[in-house]
Amino acid sequence: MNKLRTVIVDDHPIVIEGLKTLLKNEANLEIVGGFSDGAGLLFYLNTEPVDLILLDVTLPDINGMDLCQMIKERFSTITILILSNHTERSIIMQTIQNGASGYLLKNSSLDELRQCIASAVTGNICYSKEVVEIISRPTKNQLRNTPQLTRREKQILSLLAEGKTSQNIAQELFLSPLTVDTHRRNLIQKFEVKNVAELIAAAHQQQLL
Amino acid sequence: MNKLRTVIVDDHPIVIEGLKTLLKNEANLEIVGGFSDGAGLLFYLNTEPVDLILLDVTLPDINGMDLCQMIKERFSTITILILSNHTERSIIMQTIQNGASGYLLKNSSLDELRQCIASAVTGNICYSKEVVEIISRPTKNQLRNTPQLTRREKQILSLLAEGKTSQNIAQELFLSPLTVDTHRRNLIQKFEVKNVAELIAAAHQQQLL
DNA sequence: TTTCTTCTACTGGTTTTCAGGTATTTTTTA
DNA sequence: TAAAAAATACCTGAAAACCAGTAGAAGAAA
Repeated sequence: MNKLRTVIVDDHPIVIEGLKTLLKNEANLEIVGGFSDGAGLLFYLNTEPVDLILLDVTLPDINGMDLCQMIKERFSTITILILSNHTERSIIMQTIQNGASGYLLKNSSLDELRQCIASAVTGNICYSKEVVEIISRPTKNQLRNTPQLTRREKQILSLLAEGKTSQNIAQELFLSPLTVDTHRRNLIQKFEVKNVAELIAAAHQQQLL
Repeated sequence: MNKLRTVIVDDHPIVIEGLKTLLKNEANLEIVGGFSDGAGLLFYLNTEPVDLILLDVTLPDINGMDLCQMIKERFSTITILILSNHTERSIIMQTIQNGASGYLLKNSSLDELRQCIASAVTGNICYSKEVVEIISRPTKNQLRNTPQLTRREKQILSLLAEGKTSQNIAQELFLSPLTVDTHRRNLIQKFEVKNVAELIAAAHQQQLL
């Protein structure tokens, strides 16, 4: 197997240099480029073949998550590993959903990086230890009292999320609109929110929708 | 290292038996139990030590995702692998967020199962090939025209998600309430939804919140 | 410089929600 | 089986959202 043609994208040139040095002696990969913004990378990809991209989330011109998606759309064979300092779960999840094959924090060991690269190029998704912890750790949202909903309430909640009015829902469920209204108000109370808009947002955060 | 004390939870007894047979000859694990519902499992866990759970999502008495979370809360050292037929990304993600160390489809090969078990017990998160594809594949949501929002619209969208009224928002942004109203209506039009409730749901699905 | 987009603001009317209750019936569950 | 929880239904009035338009000003892009 040929060496993996690898490019590094990071807004800090120092990080690029550091990674280059660290990975210089790897037998199975070759650093063919380093870029400090998304535009430079995209321009390069149009002419040169690349196997692996080590990508930072924070870039001056484009969001790394969006960039990830763009690359995957146009060059679906390229493996992307995110190398970032962001420890928010939502960001990690989003990069994965956008096609990244893994996520490492910048303080990961070279060993972890090696392992993740190896795993990623064979089609797996790989996280560094710390990232696994972040993913598995229950969110504050989940820790804080998730209201206990009754069956009817859940039902009405999801219908509300579909943009239905109390009257719509009442018709659908063969209820009085006034009843639906009561349920709606109970939901708003239980979630301690001000209106249905916030209710939907809260429900979504607690993965009830 | 001792053998991994493993239990299987699935609402189909046949699946339990099948897995038992398949894993019977594994050197590094021992099937110590099989349950067809959550209650049985929880009862067992209270008295017997367990290292690994192969867990189905569909159970008669409790949702596998919730069960996963419960187990992790009480017995944080137990490794949970989800073995399911559900191919929806949201379900996969949610099990992972609830502490599962991996997700396999039931038609995965024994080899994949072995690999995932090995990987999971060392603290990684592991998906079977097909699952990796599901996760990486862009959702229809993302494929279908995600409306292009202006800066103001994004701003107002997120304030709406906080349950704020047009007047609140107007005050906060030093605008006329009527202006905010216009933006709100444009948002509703752009997303092709009926009201703010559905707007928030749609925005959430497209990860704009 | 002209065109396009975005942001701003308005009118006027209709529908729906929200907040404060109360109260009966059905279903669970202890 | 009794008590608790859930589901049902109603009232009133104020507040907010929603609908369907129009239109000027600022900024960016062509």
